[in-house]
Amino acid sequence: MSKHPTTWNNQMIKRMNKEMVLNQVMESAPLSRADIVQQLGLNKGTVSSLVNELIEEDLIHESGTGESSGGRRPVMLLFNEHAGYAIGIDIGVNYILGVVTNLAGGIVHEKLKKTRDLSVHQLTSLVSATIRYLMEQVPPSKYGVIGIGIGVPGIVDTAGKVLIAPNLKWQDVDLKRILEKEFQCPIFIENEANAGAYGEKRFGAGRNSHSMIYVSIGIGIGSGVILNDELYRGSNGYSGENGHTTIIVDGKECTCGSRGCWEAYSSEFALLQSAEQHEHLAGASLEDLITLADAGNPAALELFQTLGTYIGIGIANLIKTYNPEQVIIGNRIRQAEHLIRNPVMEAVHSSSLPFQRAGLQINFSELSTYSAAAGVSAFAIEGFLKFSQRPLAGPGFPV
Amino acid sequence: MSKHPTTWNNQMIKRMNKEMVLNQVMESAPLSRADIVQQLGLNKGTVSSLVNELIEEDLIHESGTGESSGGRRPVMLLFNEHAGYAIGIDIGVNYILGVVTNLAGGIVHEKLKKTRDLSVHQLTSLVSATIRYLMEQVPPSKYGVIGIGIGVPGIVDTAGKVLIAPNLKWQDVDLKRILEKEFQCPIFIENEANAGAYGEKRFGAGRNSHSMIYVSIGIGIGSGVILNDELYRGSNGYSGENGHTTIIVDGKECTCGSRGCWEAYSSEFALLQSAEQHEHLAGASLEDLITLADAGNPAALELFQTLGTYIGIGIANLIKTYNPEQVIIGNRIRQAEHLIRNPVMEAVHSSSLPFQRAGLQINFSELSTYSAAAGVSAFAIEGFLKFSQRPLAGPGFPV
DNA sequence: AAAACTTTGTTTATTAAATGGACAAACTAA
DNA sequence: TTAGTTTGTCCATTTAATAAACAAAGTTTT
Repeated sequence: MSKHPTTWNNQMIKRMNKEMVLNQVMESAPLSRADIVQQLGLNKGTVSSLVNELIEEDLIHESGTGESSGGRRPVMLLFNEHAGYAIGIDIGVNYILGVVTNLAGGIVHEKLKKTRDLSVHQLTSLVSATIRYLMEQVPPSKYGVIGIGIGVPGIVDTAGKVLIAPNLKWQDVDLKRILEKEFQCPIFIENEANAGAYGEKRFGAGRNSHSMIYVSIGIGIGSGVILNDELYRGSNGYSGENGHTTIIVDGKECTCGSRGCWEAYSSEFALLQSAEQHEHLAGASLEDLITLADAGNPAALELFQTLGTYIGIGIANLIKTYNPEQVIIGNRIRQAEHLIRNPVMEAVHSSSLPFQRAGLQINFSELSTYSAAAGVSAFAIEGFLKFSQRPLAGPGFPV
Repeated sequence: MSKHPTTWNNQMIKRMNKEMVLNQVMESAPLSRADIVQQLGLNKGTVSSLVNELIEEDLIHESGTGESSGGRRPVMLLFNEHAGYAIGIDIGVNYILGVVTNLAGGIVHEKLKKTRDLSVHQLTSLVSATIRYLMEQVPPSKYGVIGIGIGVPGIVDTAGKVLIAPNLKWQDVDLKRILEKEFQCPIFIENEANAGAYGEKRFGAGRNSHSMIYVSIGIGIGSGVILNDELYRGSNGYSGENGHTTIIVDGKECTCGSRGCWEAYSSEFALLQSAEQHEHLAGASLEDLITLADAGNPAALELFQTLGTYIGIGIANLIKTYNPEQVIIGNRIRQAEHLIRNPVMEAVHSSSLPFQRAGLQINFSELSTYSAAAGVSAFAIEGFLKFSQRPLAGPGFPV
């Protein structure tokens, strides 16, 4: 554990430039060495040598020649997304979703298991079992499983410890340590909303945004924040406690003990609570209510209208706070997109000024149920590909 | 205007390392070359040569020997804060405050001028005149005036254009271009809350925080956000529109046209509006109300109690959103610190959970009326000292 | 007081990496 | 067929960090 800040030397330069070349290939493939020279402004010789090293490491490969633009035909380069695989696990309140992805985030295997009221021990055992199962499904490759990411519906500290996960009834569970004992590869633990945000940013609706808020609306509300292309976690990892900001002083009681929280009006829980007020809607699930509303039930339609309005008010607050390029609505509520889209948009419009929403996009999640699993997988991939964090010439790792 | 991203080479390394050495001297002076080696982890020879270059550039200087720790006595280094000077201008709603600061942010001259209902032309002329006056007061130095920063109570885009400043009745004023015509040094235009945030971060109560929210409460509310030691401006520079987040759906009407905004309950304007309800308080200014409350007037005391509570509720919302290390309350309301401190704290406590405010500090501005002026001055200084942005060996500029 | 050790700082040879230019290869256009 | 163009590699040059030797100026031990 060095206490020095990072200083700069030739090795650092090379790592950085190599990383930039690799990113360029991942983003713009197929492209030639000459294209990279033009796009990055690096010297021809430098690009040539870095590309050849990356080819040696099997991270990119040549794939025939491209079209001539009046001279020698270029050799096109592709990212080798099969050089290794990552495992992503999304621990939900009543399910575990596991995926195997290639280095481009493409899902090559998945495993869904419903759960119900499990103890910490039972649930972590099930997570382990899921990982073991998925490991067997991973195709043979140069680097094998390069990392495992876990998404948890709770607060996670920087050491990978789950401080509190109310809906799982977890407290102080050192998930990272538990899994590192069993599996010999890097483990990444993240909050579910942060994971979803990162998944959408890398592979989903947020691909083109530099700043984006992912609002995860399920039983509760959490949010993941991407600023300057990076996940912002807050000083203690507690950013995204947005669901508990006050939108009505002295308003409705919230599960957190406070009053008037956004979540108390805009979550699935809030919806079901309102449904209880109508005798013929009492006991209905989110899915039931969607079916009813689709069939034209006026009370159900009204519930979604109200829900959408409150969601929109909260989103307007987020916009005025972060001024993001994009807001993405995800998690379970996504199923009701067609019912809430309009009220959300209307509420955002009526509670913000034109300049405050200039250039803003509001979208629903593209990866649907895979946002979080794909997101944690992306963390593992990034940890592997980020040269600056990878051991220099460690066993099985490219230099 | 290069379209390439920044790649890395030896020149870049040197700039970065030199900048780190300079920062170390600024933060920890007096210190020796050996101390820098220890703190940064750079090689002795590297530090020696970089330090000597910085001495040649007059940015640091030697100052005798320090205490021996069992061997040769070290040569102590100091930052030469008199190598150049910056000018900072805070354009308020009814004043212009100008300061001359040295490179360490120390104020060496100031000029305050009250204004009243001026046209764009009159006000910009007055700003120019203030700058010309301050330029004459700048002591002789190697680099002279290295930049001018201007703080404006409105929205500023990245090109230095004031898009809208409601209280000045400004719209689309290209302040940067206007001033660049007259003054031949770098000009920095910033929003007033952003400037205040940066001022407190560099020289005031926020010196030790990596993430901090500066809440500027005057006639309205604006906020400046520091994340990872840097100012976060949002995708269009509109972050900090926080004053207009909804805290009571369908609540009191706000000047922005919307309803229930935080600002409608927590600003100086809100306070004066409430005072109008009491016949013997009507027409009182903020200063009058403070005097009355200090004299024990129960109605005035109650007004501040209510104001503080609403301020605290809004701050709790900020905390749950950004999870900062610190919140600093600044601008005119600072005068009422002794009256609102307790209600603010109580409201923050009662509307947040212990873990959400873990490690959080809430303070009032330390630089009082100078926050914004010192902040914009700091922008100018940083622009000068940041080697990566300075022209390589430009006229009068160190390499 | 002399010798041995320590800390500070400079100088020099070495090494790593980007750069610029020469060159070869492969193609187009005239 | 010839001249020009684009792509990619190779090599000499340059820059900057590093390691190690060295010098300077102190302290501690004998």
